[in-house]
Amino acid sequence: MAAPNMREKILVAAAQLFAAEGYSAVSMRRIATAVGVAQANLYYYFKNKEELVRSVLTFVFSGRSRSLAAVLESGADAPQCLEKAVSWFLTLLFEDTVATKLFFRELLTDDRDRLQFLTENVFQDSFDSLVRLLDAYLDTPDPVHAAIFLTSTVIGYCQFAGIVSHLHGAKPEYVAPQAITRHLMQLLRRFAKQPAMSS
Amino acid sequence: MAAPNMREKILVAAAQLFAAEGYSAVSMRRIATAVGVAQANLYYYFKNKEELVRSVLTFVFSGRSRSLAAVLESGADAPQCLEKAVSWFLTLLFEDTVATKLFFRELLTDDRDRLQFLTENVFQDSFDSLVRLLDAYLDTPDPVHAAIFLTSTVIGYCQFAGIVSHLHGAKPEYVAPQAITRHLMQLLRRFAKQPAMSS
DNA sequence: GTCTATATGCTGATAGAC
DNA sequence: GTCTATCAGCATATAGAC
Repeated sequence: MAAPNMREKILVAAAQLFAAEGYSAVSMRRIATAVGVAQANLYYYFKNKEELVRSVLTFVFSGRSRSLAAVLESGADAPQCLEKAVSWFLTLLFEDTVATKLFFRELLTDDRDRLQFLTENVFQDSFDSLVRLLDAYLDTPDPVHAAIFLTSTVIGYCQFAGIVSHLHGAKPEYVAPQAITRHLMQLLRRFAKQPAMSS
Repeated sequence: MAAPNMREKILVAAAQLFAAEGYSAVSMRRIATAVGVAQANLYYYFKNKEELVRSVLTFVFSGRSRSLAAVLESGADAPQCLEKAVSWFLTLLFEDTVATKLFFRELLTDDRDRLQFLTENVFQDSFDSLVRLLDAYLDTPDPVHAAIFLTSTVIGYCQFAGIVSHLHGAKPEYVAPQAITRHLMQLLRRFAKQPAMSS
C-alpha cells in the first residue's frame, strides 16, 4: 500500500472507507484523519466530495479490468481460459473486498451514468471475450445468455456467501473460491460441444 | 399502500427512502416530510434512528418469508414446487425493489447481528425446504450445495441485471423473471433423478 | 502543499406547549 | 399525538496565512 504521492494516499484511504460504510456515511474529515492530514487539504486534490467519489471508482476499477482481460486472452484453449477467468473473478470477489463492495454499492445506487461508465470501461470487453470463449466451448445457441448465466452465478455466490456462512450445516467449501470454481467448471463440462475427459 | 396508522406510514416511507438511498443518506427530517408530519413526531414512535432502521427491516422482511414458505410447502410435486419457488423469488427480486434493495444493503453492511437475524428469521426455514425439494428431485450427493448454487444464481441474475441492460446485444429476456425461471428449470432437469418429459 | 480558522447549513435528538 | 422551538454537533466547503 506504499503510496508515493498524497493524491493516491487519499484515494486508497477513501476507497477503503467508502467500501466499508458507503459514500454518505464517510465524511471528508474521517478520510483526512485516516490519511493523517488536515481536512481542508483534500480540497486541494479534489474540488468536492462528488469528484473524490468518482475518482475513487475510476482508480479502483481501472486496474482490475486490464487484469481480467489478460487472463481471458491468455492464449490457452477455451476450457483452461474459462477456468482461469472464473477462478480469477471468484477470488477477486471473495478477497478484494474493497473493489467488490464498491462494485456492489454501484449496482445498488443505479445511477445510470455511472453504471454505463462501469459497463463500458470495466465489463464490456471482458464480457465479449467471455462470450467468445463460451461460444467456442459450449454447445449452445445463445452464448451471450451463457455468459450472463455464468457471471450472474459467480456474482451471486459472493453475494449469498454472507448468508451462507450463517446457515445451519454450511461447510467452509461453500464459500471457497477454488471449490466453487471446480463446481462451476464441472457444470459447464456437461454442456461442452464434445465430451471432455474428466480429470 | 393504505396505511391505517401513523407508525406504519412512517415505516413504509422510511423503507422506500432507505432502500433507494441508504440509511445514512436519509435524514429523519426527510422521512417526516415524506409522511407529512413534523420531524419530532418520529421520536414518539421510535426512540432513535437506529431503532427505526431495525423496525423497517423487520417490517419489510417478516411478510416475505411467510409468503415463500407457503409456496415451498404448497403440496405439489418437487419440480412444480421448485418452479413456483424460483419464479416467486425471481419476481420478488426484480419487482419488489424496496425489499430487494434493503436485502442487498444488509448484505453489504455485514453487521453480524443483523445478518444472523436475517438468516434465522427470513432464510433458514425456506432454505431448508429448498434443500428437501432438491434432495427429492435431483441426483446429487450434496443437496445443500445445490440449494446454495440455485439461490446464488437467482440472486446473481438480479444483481447483474443492472449491468446486463447496458451491455451491447442484450435482449430484454435476459432480465425477465419468467424467462430466467424457464432457463433455470431446464438446467435443473438435466440433473433430475429420472429423465423427465420435456414440455 | 499544508495548515488554521471559519462560514453556513443540516443532523439527530430533546423540551415543553397544545 | 402532534406541534414549534431549540440545542449541540458535525457536515461540506472556503479564505487566507505560512
